[in-house]
Amino acid sequence: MATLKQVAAHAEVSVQTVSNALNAPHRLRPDTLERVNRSIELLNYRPNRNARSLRTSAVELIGYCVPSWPNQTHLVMDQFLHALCAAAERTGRHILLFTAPGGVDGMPTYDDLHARRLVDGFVLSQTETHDPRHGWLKQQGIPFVSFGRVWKETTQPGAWVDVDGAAGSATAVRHLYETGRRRIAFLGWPKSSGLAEDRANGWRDTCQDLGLPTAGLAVRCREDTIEEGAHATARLLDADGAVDGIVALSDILALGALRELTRRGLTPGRDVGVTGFDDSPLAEVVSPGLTSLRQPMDQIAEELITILTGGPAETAPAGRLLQPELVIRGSSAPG
Amino acid sequence: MATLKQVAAHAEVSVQTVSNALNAPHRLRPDTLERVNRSIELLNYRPNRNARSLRTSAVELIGYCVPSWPNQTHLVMDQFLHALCAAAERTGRHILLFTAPGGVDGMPTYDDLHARRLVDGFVLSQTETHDPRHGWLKQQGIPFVSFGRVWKETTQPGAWVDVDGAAGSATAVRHLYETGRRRIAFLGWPKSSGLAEDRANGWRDTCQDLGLPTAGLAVRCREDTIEEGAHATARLLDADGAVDGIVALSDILALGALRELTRRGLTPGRDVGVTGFDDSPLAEVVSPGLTSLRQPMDQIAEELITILTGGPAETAPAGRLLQPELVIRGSSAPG
DNA sequence: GCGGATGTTTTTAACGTTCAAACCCCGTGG
DNA sequence: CCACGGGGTTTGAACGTTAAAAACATCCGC
Repeated sequence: MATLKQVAAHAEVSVQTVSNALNAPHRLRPDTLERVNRSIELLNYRPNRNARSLRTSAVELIGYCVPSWPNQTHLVMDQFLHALCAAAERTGRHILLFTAPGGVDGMPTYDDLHARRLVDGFVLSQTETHDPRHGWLKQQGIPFVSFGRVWKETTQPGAWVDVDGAAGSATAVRHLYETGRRRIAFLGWPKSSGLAEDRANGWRDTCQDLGLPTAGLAVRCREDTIEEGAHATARLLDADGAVDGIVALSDILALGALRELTRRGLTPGRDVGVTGFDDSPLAEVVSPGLTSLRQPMDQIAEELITILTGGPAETAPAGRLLQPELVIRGSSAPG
Repeated sequence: MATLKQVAAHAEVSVQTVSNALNAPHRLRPDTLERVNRSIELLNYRPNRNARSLRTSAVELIGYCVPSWPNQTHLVMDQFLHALCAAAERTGRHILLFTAPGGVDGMPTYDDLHARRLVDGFVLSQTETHDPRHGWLKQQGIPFVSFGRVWKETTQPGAWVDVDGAAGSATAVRHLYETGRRRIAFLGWPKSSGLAEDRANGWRDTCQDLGLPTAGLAVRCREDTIEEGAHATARLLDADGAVDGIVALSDILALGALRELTRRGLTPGRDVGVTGFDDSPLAEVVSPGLTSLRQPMDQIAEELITILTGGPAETAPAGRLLQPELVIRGSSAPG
């Protein structure tokens, strides 16, 4: 494994000159640069990242805590991780995975990784209602950025990127409206979840703007399962006044809606328009295809990395709210 | 940020003694050790991993290439990553994520990560039929271990861990047999996939052992979608001779089967027993619950890490075949 | 009372890189 | 003719750690 020293000897220059050839090529005379580059190529030299990190005290690694999965089905995690990795790599960085207990119990793990210089900073996700991590990291002066707002807090420590759930629901409602739906229901979760509230608000406000009814059209499911989605849909269908559109807060709930409709001999897309959230792999794989609000993963990842790695001069706004994109499939085909 | 030198000064010993206190405490006199440990604690010292890695030329990081997701829906990736992380951490290591082009085009990326000392070795997954990575890495002398065999090769370079698909199907068939099913079909993929063949063989052999028919009971789906699974099930149900059990090669196909059964007024679990593969989050979330073959993720991860990090003395067998576990749910409830 | 064995601690020298300062050379202007 | 400036290059030191060897202390048996 070639080192700077060997390259320097081969090119008959000093070690520092080779270092400059890589980090500040403009400092070299063109012919020297050329000669050094040839030696680098010839010896197949690759800088040792550990030595570099030791000297510069920057490891170019970003920590990400893998959510413990029984917690919540995170069907789009692979998309997110892929996008995050790709974005990090575009800046010469990489993602380091780790596990940690939830809440404040996990903080020593974060602290340790930073103190031992395994990572420069963190990307947080799976943000919870009173997530203690943001404040703690901020207080320790450890760099981080959050995917997701800490809901119900007026001000949240540190920078964040999030997807506009209210706007997402609004788009879904408008899409259903444009395809002729006039009684559009909302399948949600309990009010305790900030994310659920955000999406519910978008639905309610847009319905009201369009002059559509909302009374009795919001159903809260206890769990994020197909079963619950189906039950909730059944309740909607059994109630007075037909429902011809359903905005579900998750693809799983939407799947439940599709199942219940089909079971009753109704055709999703023709008789009732259904939309989901997140555009998980399921949306594509289910029949007749589930219209869903796709999170702009690449853009999210890009923003996260930019904010996290942008120098301190980067006095960016505290947060960045991105718009989901409605991917239209059979479940909302014009009736 | 405290360094060894500062701790040494505080404890009034040499730097090396502090290092020994951490790496070889048995070498210290108990009272010295006690004193040094107090200083470490007091100054909240954490060893700098970069300096250590530079000296020992071992980074304690394991590379894992995030599969590019459009490729294949990998519904259990989060489970796998979590298990892998946890297993790595038990040995003081961590997982570094990266992206790379598929096949041989990705090899420079692997090489680079290793040459720059970002990782000590790799865990490969998403193994493909003629996966070039194994041979390439072996030839370069880069440590790795594979989750998944390179199918249809008599000998595969390097060590691997895999789940016994044939045994999985066999378990599923026997379970369906024990709950009274006598015409058990198989929902698979084309023969080109080694994984598919493995699972198909287990089904066929076990049916024959039990004296059950197999002729006309194996259906190949072109894609891994719910739609395809439903179509295939429809074909089975339309053919001569009733089908009362279905072993599907994936949870997605199994979901298709459930849908088609329900559509025809049949009750999964009562009229027809259905099993899937992988125990993805869907299996739990669908109604009436999908019986599925769970990959022993924790054990897989543990074996992968053990093989990869076990010293060279570890002349372990080239491969390790683990048994999947049948998780029984409503879709195969005794009829 | 001395050679040797054993146990504990310190010294020295790296690991491969980058930063800061010094140095050299050459052209320019006074 | 010399001081000055600046591009290009080298020198020296440092980042924080560990391996190996050296030094020191203690104890034992003869």
